Amino acid sequence: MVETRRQQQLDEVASALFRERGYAATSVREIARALDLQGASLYTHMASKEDLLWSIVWRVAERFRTTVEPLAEGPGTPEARLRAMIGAHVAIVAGEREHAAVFLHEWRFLGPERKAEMAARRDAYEARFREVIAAGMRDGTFRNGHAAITARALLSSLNGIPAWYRPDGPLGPGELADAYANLFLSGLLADR
Amino acid sequence: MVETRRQQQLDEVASALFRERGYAATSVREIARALDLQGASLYTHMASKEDLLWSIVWRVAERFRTTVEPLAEGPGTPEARLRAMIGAHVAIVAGEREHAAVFLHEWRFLGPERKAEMAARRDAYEARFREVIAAGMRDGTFRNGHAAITARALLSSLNGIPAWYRPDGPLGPGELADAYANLFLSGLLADR
DNA sequence: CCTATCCTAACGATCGTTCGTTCGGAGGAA
DNA sequence: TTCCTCCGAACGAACGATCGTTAGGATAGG
Repeated sequence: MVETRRQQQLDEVASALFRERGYAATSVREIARALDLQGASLYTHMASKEDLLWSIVWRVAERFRTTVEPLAEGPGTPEARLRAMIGAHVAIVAGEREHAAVFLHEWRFLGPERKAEMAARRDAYEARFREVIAAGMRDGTFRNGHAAITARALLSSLNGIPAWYRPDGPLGPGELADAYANLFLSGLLADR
Repeated sequence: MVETRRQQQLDEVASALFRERGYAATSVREIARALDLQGASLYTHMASKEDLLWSIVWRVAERFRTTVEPLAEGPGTPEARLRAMIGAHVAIVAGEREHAAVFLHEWRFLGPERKAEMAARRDAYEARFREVIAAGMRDGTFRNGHAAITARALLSSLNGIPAWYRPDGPLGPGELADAYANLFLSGLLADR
């Protein structure tokens, strides 16, 4: 299943529109007009509007799964692994803001089966973070606390990045990841 | 402008539907059916679908503005003020999950003027957090860092709460707020 | 009787999608 | 080279469904 040039353009344009107007509020004809096409012509390149959303969501989901999840079971201390996971996660949400934002907010408009699949994946992804955090609490590296809440707090935080990050701003993705890792690991309070 | 019983029911039912399906994907007739009414009958109680969204969004926005923002300029150290703001913010997002979720995610479907108004409000709200954080960095309480990013990280974190928090779970809003405050202030790492 | 509430019917617009067709270029046969 | 065929890409028109909303009439409680 090769991806033609037109299909790439379609994914790109659709991502931009889905992100800024939302999937449900974006019509097929709007997407077509952004490509200087008629609405009906899109169906040469896609099977349905939902399939178009799916192709975007799926690709980002795969990226998270293949680049972030393995780090949870890699070598190193829980602290090092968590830092690595934060770095990889930030690289995606900051590096592909558009697609990531669609993945994060529009997957709930998928049909029931696909939606359930993504929900399960999200739970599994969250569990990876929770496990590393729990491991750190167990071995004394991390302060004891609620690993589940901490994981959700961290991920919510990171997933907010596409909403405001600008690649031409003062911070690159690497520095951004460090800022988040330091914040969550060391906290805001200065040493006494 | 008194609010009749029916209008309260309407707000309630619409909030639930807007939250779970999204504003754009929820039809007037669906809202009506949840109230055992015909679609057209809703227009006895509301002026338009957007006005219905607006009434929900506006109420929550006012709640944030009147209960959280004043704490930024209250007495006490930056640390104490930030803790108070987190507590008040969590009280809303955990105590009124449904309305808060609509406020947080659906305001972008408002018309241009109202949308711009809410965007400005959100920026002002965020600025309150940023100011308190910056004050703490200035007086040495907080580690030096990016106050803007920290504020956004904190707020993204707190605003994720409606997505998973269950009022019948093990944690009350107060304990939840403490967990978040401790996490952001002290960090995950145990003292050495 | 009045007023609030809800109804049925219908409006024009727009939705996602299908249809039959046209156009232009690629590729093989002569 | 010339002809013929085929195919992907795009078109305009139209489908049935649904959208938000309006109009006008029925019903019922004070």
